[in-house]
Order: sequence, then structure tokens, then C-alpha cells
Amino acid sequence: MVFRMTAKKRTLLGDVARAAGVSTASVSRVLNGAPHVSERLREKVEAAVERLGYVPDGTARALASRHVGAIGALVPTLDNPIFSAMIDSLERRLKHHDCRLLIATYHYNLDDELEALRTLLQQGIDGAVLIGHDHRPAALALLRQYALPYLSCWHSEEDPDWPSIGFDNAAPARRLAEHLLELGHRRIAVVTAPTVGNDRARARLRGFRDALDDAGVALPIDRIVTVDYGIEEGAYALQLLMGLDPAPTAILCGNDTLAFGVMLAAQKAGIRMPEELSVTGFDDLPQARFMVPPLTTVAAPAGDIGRRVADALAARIHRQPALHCQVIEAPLVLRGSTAAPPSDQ
Amino acid sequence: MVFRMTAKKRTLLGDVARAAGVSTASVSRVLNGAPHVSERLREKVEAAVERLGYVPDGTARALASRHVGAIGALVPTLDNPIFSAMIDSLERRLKHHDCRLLIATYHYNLDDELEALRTLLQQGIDGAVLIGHDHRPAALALLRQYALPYLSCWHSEEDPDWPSIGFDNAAPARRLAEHLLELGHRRIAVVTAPTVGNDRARARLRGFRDALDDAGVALPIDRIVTVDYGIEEGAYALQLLMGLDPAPTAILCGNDTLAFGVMLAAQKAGIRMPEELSVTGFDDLPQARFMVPPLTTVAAPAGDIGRRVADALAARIHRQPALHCQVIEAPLVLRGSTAAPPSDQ
DNA sequence: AGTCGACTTGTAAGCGCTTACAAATCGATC
DNA sequence: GATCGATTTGTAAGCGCTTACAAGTCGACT
Repeated sequence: MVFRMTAKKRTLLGDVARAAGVSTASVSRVLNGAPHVSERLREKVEAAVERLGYVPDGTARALASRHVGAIGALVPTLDNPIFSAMIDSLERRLKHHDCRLLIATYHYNLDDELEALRTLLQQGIDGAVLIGHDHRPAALALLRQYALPYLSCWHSEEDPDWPSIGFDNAAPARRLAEHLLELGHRRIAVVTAPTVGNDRARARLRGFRDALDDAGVALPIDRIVTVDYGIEEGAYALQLLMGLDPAPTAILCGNDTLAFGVMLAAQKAGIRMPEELSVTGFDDLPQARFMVPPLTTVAAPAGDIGRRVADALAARIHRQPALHCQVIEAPLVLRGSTAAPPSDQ
Repeated sequence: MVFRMTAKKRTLLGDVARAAGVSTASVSRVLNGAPHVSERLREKVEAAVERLGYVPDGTARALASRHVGAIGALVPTLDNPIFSAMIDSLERRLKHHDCRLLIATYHYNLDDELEALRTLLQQGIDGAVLIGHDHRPAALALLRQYALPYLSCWHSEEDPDWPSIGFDNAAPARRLAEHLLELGHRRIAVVTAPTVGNDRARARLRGFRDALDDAGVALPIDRIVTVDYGIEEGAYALQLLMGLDPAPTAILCGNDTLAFGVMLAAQKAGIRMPEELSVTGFDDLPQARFMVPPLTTVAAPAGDIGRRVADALAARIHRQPALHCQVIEAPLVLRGSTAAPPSDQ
């Protein structure tokens, strides 16, 4: 007599079918909530599933159904809290759609983004979401080739090729600059992240510049500092800018983290804010309102974007209609870090 | 001339085999770098792959090989930068092992963690990493049942059931408290995250308490405030503590974010730090050293953990030996937020 | 009672790849 | 030159599920 005490094989769908006295197709139908299944069949199958503790195999299901039950997200980095906030809400919302999340980061290198996309597609995903509007053309080709639902977010470009969910980066940036102009600033500097392959940074810079141009205020090249994303880098930027003669009375930062760095360095240098120097950010990270002084910035709707992306991608995956383009408001948040320039200017 | 403009089926492995004039097994072998493949065969196959632009199908490969090429990470939340830093480094390192990352969050609800684990296992992963040592017993059973490599991290408990990579949460907490005692503090308060299902919070609290106990300094119940993770919550905790009579001269916070909240609220309340109030954190987020005053805290080795988890899990997946338990140093970072208590105490 | 259509269920052919096993090839040895 | 072992390649049977299609069931209608 041969006992298979060794290979205690997992219970398979076929085992359930046998136990319930039905066909494998019926079990599959019950499991997937297919239509045209009698109540009696359903109960029999569910009882058998329960009794045997059956759990379907995701990989087999994926191969047979051509649906893996996961989407891929390509983000520049998770080190920026604004992106991790977005990913957090995206993942939470995806659960409601019975969908998992694969993450890949590319640290602002578009070639790495393309490579990561290729990898995710090969791995198997039902949809993809990318950040921003700047991508290698091959990325679009790849998404098309796989005929997968996809989305870009965090921007508001209307592009027939790229469904999107995001906000206008330029307009609020412009309004920040106008706010400074209204306060009386004329020597305004900008600290920006590298704009290559980063349309958001570019749009914000454009917003700043347009406002100054329209007001007839110059933005000489040495008042634009480009640094990588980071607090240290912001601190370094302040040093550079304060070395100018005359020094700027206000600094527009490409995001909150840079602003934090700028403010820190200013504090260390004994520069009083906002009396001697106004600073603005972009993102409205939780810390922004707790800075000293609280940071004037723009609220990026990270959580909202995450949820909407989940819903929109799920809709597209299930072949339901979805808006091609969703633009969300990104409101100005005026706080204490901006004020009129020193009167002796 | 006939263009196949209609049913342009994807190129499959079989197509490559035919084009190269070899068997499907050979193509598979070349693709997977199997041993015993002649140079000539390899070249033929690689040429065909290149020519046809063949890309293997991840789902089919997963089903046939029982390897999906991805691991799952279960984290409480990505909203805490310390976790997103860890995930960021984990994902980067996983790339070196040709492995993708599936993320699930459970927002400190262990039942949700279990459920998320179940989902990930069903989805198909080659390994799993969980945060901390507190989990539902069913989680362990599930991992065992799937016979998958797994790891817990962010703690230093030696548990034969749980391979781990992390740091001692209690010891540095204890040293923070001792640091305050040495400075002369006697009325010390604690702000902690809820300890249910959170061994890290519990360990830190225990470290605080042990130090005070050993010094014969009381820690009355009303000097322990339990709040959820968040800046707002830290601010609220400060309000409570400053309502005490006498008020504490120092506050030990369960993590940096709570400390940020405490410091903010103190600043708003006009309490000078560190002269009137000392504050400590735990994590050493980038912002910590930029607070005013800079925050005394403990540096949680998030990046290091992420990398080591990637390496260890990859090793286990490939059946290579791996340490059961790795304990990393989490050094104290003494900064300006701690000083001697007011002399009139 | 016979027929039709709507609804249920079963049969079996894949999904695209891996891999055990068998077969073939190739030197080197005696 | 026959023999043996080691290496290389091919054959074909899955991996566990889904789903097109066929078959069966059932009630209503003529």
C-alpha cells in the first residue's frame, strides 16, 4: 500500500470539483462570480472550497485569464513624501478594486523608467501609472504594444496619447510669484530641481518666469539655482543666492523640501524670515505648516490623485468609460514665510 | 506581398525556436542561462530573439517555473517617511536581484496585515517581508504553508520562527532616557504611539520606563500620552502634558513625527526649547536636524535594512545560506533639543 | 405531447513556458 | 576502433486555471 505521506499536494481546483461533484468549469465560474450559476451549484462549490481550504493559484489564473490582478506604478522616488503619500492612497484604494500594486522607482532617470516599465510589463500587470508627462517615446510604444490601460499623473497636459489625472503645475507657481510681486518684491530668486526629464519642475519654473516677465521684473540667470531634490541641496542653494550682491529678498522653491533646506540655512545664517527673506515651497508637506515661520506653498493633492488613479485605472481595466483627463485644483496656501521685503530696499 | 496587418500575434517562445531552428527547450535554456548550452546554440537563439523582438511572458514563466520574480512587502503605512525610505532602498536593491516588489499596507491593523498577506500569497510572490515582530499567528502558519522565504524586520527579537533584520528598539530608547536623567531631568513624560500590535512602540516605551525605574524616577500614568502617529497628534499630546501641574521638563517621543508635533506646539505656546523643555524623537528623519532646535533622536537604519532585506530574501529564494538574525546599530544622535532642566526646578 | 429558447453545466482545449527524461553527440580512453 | 562518460539537444508532459463550445435541463408555449 502506498501512502503519499510525503507529497501532500496542495488542493487544486480539480479537487474541489471532485469533492463537490461538479466540473472544474463550474468551480471556476463560482469562484469568479460568473453569471448563470444556480444557487444550488454555488452552495455546493462554496462548501467544498471551505471544507478543503482551497486557495486558487494566482499565477495559473493569470496565465489562463490574461489578468494578473495587479497594476504597476512607476515613480521617480519614494523618498519624497509627496509621492509616498500618493502611493499610499493609491494602494489603499486599489484594494477596493481587488487589485495589487507593483512599484518601481527610477530616480528621475527616464531611461531607467523605460527599463522599469519594460520589466513590469514583462512581469505581468493589468495597467500602469506613470508620474508626469515626460517619458521616452518608447514607453508609449511599449504600452500601446501591450494594449494595456495606462495613465500619467501629476500634470495637466492635454495629450491625446496620455490619459491623465493631475493638476496644473504652472498656474499655482505663477500665482506664488505674483503674490511675491504684490508684496513688493523685485529681487526674486528661484531654486529648482533639474528640469531635464521633469515636466513638473519645468512647468513650475515657467510659471515663476511668466509672472516676473509680465511684471517686467528681471530674472537673471544667476538668480536661478538648479539643485537636486533634498534638504541639503536647498541649504546649499541659499548659500549661493545669499552670496549675490544684491541678494534676493524672496526665494521661490520648486518644492517644499528645497524650501525646508533654504529656510534651515537661512536660519543658521541668522537671516530673519519673513522680514529679511520670503520663501515659498510647493507640495504642502505636513511639515510645511510647522516650519518657523510656516511655509507659504501650494497644496499638491497627492491623496486625491492616488484615489482617482486607482478608480480610473480599474475602470479602464474593466473596459468602463473613464475621463481622458482629470484636472484637480492645487490651491495656494499662504502662510507666514512670505511678507513685504525690507523697507530699505 | 502579404503583410500580417490583421492578427499580429505576439511572438512566442515557439516562434523563436522555429526561427532559430532549435527546440523550445533550448530557447528556454538560453533565456534562463541554464548550464550545458553550447556557444553556437546560444548565439543562434539570441540572434532569433533579437530579430523577432521576443519578450517572454511573465505569467507563463511563473506558472511553469513556480517562480514569479517578485516579493511582497507588508508595511504599516507609506505615509511615514521612515518606512518609505526603507521601501525605496529595498526596491532599488531588489533590482540587482532581478526581482520586483509588491506592496501592501495595513495601517497598523494586524487583521488587515494578515488579510493582505493572504492576498499577496495568493497573487503569487517568491518571498515576503513584514515589519516588526507582532503578527497574527495565522500569518506564520500561512507563510509556512506556502513554504516561502520570509523575513521580519525593524526589530531585534530572536525568534526561531522569524528570521529578522533590524535593530534593538529598547536599548536606544533607554539611552535617550538616561541622557535626560544625566542632564538632571526628573519630571519626564512620554508620548507614544498605540502599543497594541506594535512591538517597536512597546519596546521603546519599555526602554524609557526601564531607565526611569532604574534611576528611581517615577513615570506616573498621566505622564504617558498615547496618540496615533502624526504631527497633529504630537501637538495635541503637548497640550495635555503642559496642562499637568507640575509640567514635565522633558518629553520622550516614540518617533520623530510625534516629536515634531510636540516641538511645534511648544513653539506656538511660547515654550523655549531646550531651556524650558527638552524633547527627543526616534528615527532621525531628514527634517530632524533642521528643526529649531535640532532634534535629539535615534537614527533608524532604514536604508540599510532595505538593502539587507533584499539581499537576505534573494539569498533564501535561491536556497543560499543566510543569517537567521541580523542586528544593526541604531545610534543616538544628540542635538540641541535636549539640555539641562530649568535651574529653578 | 412536441418544440423552442433560455438558462445551466460539462468537456476539453488551450494559456506560454519549464523541465524530466530520453536521445544524440562528442571526445578521450584502452 | 569500440566503449564509456560527459556534455548537449530534443521530446513531450505538465504547471493550475479559464473559457469556447457542446450538451443537457427545464419550463412555457403551441
